[in-house]
Amino acid sequence: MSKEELNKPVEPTKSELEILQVLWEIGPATVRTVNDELQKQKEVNYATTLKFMQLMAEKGMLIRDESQMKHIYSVAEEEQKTKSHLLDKFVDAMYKGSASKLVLQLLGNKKNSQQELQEIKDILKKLEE
Amino acid sequence: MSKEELNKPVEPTKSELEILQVLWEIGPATVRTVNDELQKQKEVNYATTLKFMQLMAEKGMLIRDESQMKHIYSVAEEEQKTKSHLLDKFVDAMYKGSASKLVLQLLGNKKNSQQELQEIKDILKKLEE
DNA sequence: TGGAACATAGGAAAAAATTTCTACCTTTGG
DNA sequence: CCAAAGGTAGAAATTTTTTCCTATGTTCCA
Repeated sequence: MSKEELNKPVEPTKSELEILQVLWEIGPATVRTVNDELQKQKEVNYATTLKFMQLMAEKGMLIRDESQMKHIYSVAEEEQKTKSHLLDKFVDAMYKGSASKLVLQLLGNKKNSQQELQEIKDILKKLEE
Repeated sequence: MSKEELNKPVEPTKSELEILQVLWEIGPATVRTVNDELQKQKEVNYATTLKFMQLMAEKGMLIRDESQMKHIYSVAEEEQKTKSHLLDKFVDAMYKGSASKLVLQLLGNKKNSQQELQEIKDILKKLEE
């Protein structure tokens, strides 16, 4: 792998992550579309969303297609790669890298429905095979 | 429960979380002690750590015993309560609240050792009983 | 064809988080 | 007793993140 490809992993801020979430969900989109999605959750100013997406593109977090007047933005790094990295960081910061401690916490968390627990068990079961 | 007890959950910043981690690990401590611990991980200025701990005490995140000249700080909220809340937030932000999606990611993460995986499975198995 | 609607861009500023300087107080060892 | 070491406090500076105003360009259709 060349040096150029050793790019640093994406480290989104809270607001940037919200935008990534939208793009992960709906795929490449315009600022308008992303803003409309965000609007569903909270009040956001169009110019604010635009600025964020511009900055994210500058940072290399998003890729911008400017061939049309309505620029189309897409995420630069695979969703799974980014999430995996963020999860790692979280596990390190919170559980000293112990994934099992995290799962334990998850299971002890009353907020998680019975259904969630069942799904987790199913996953594990599948893994056995 | 009275209104006064309905305190908002702790929302530490990155730096604040590092300090909480130390206090969770070693228990109530002075700024000096916490700073020494942090020092092991990265370079930190004593005044910076002091300032953080003062701010955290103001916010009600830490409790300060000023009866001695060397103030003793301790965390105001149970470790598990704080962690549980932060984990919830993380699952919401990253996996739309789906804990099983998180576990799936965890299992697919090559960084996690075989031992970790085994421990996770053991936890789940115990849950069956 | 002209204006309403909608787009980007740049700049600025507000807000939040981080860092450090300096003043001054207390303890302790010689 | 005094100086050195080590403590707190407050103010301020810096950096990062977030927000949004305004200028200007483009499209569309009445």
